[in-house]
Amino acid sequence: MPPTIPDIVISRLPIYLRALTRLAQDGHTVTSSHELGQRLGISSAQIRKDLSHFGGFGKQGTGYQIPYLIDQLKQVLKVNREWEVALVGAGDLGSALAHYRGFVNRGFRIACVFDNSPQKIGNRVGDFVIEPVERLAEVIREHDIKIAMLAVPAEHAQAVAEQLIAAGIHGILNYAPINLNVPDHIRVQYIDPVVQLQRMTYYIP
Amino acid sequence: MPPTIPDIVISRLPIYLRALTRLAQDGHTVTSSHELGQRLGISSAQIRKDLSHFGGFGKQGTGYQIPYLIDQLKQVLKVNREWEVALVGAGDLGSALAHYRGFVNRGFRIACVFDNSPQKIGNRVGDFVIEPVERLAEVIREHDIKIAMLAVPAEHAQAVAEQLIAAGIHGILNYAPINLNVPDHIRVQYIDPVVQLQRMTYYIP
DNA sequence: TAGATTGTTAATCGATTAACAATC
DNA sequence: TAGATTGTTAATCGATTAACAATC
Repeated sequence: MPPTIPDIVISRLPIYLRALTRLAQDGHTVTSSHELGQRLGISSAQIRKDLSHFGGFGKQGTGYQIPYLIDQLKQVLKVNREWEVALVGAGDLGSALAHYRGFVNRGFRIACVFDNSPQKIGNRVGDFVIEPVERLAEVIREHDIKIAMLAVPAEHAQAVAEQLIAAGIHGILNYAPINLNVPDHIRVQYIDPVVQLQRMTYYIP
Repeated sequence: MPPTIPDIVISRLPIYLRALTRLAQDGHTVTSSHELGQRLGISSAQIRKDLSHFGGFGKQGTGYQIPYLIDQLKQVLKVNREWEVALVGAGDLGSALAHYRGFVNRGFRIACVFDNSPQKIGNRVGDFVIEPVERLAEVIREHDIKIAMLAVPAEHAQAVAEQLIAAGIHGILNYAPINLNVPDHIRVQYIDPVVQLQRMTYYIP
């Protein structure tokens, strides 16, 4: 059995990948743990240690070939493919997500949008026709979708999460400002701008 | 000099506050570190330890009075007041943020919205008239705004961040999928849904 | 009182950093 | 070669957990 890699290491890899992609766009082809660390405010030792969990991607004396390292990180994170994502909730936030052009090229594509409002069902949002939440399980199973984004009001989030899990979802990106209770094998990530703002105010005089 | 409290402790307080507020809404008046921990998937010892940095908020045998603990946490996080927030970027995401009703009651209020597009300047979004980015420094200084949300394309984020900092902003909530380089005294928090999604795919077969 | 739960201490666990041999 | 940088080991640092006296 391969050793388990700390989650905190995994959580930094997308940050590395994002920075490397930007470096590549800016025409760089090589970088070093020192340069990358300086840009990200992370020590070079930490970057080398993190990467070393997955193999030796660099060369002594010269550093890392950026395109190669990008490929390797994408492979580790399993984003060298395109994941179909279900979006639940077609309010302001859901609509913004449906229009967002930043998912493709980074491993994700919204495949379907659900809402429970009769006024919205059947309407278009971006490239999608809004479907009723009742069809959620059917569509998710049909497309073998593994990931959902949850952009519904807090009071419905837990119930919808349970429907998603019953339909076979493995990971939920939860925009509702509420903690979800889910089985151990389900991954949940939270996006709550107020939590992030409150993490700053403590430090602001 | 009072001992510095670890940032990781501070970062959990908004989560506690959010869960306690929900408990209060559901009619609970008392809770325990055990109950709260179970809901959040955090050990009771950690919750007690975290809270103990700021004083003894509970009672042996009975636990914590929820309204009192909420008040104390709000005070610690400085959200027992209302912070005015500047929003830069009135695209899909910026508009969704401008309409979002979840800021008030949690310590924040959007006070102004900026964009650089002549097509948008002067238009309304939610309760706001979109102002030109050129007015940013003036308005921020006038209102003494300390916090900004950045919802502009990645290629403009660094430049706008620099303008915000020059105007006296202390904290930036950055929605652009790019790392910002800022002076040490500026707090930055990041919201990038793709980073969160990539943190899940590693674990999904 | 008896039962429950806090706040805190000490022990454990895990993550970060420093340092350097290997080597490009 | 000389200089630079990796990958890795050991040391340090910090966070979490276990345990329990205090006490409501």
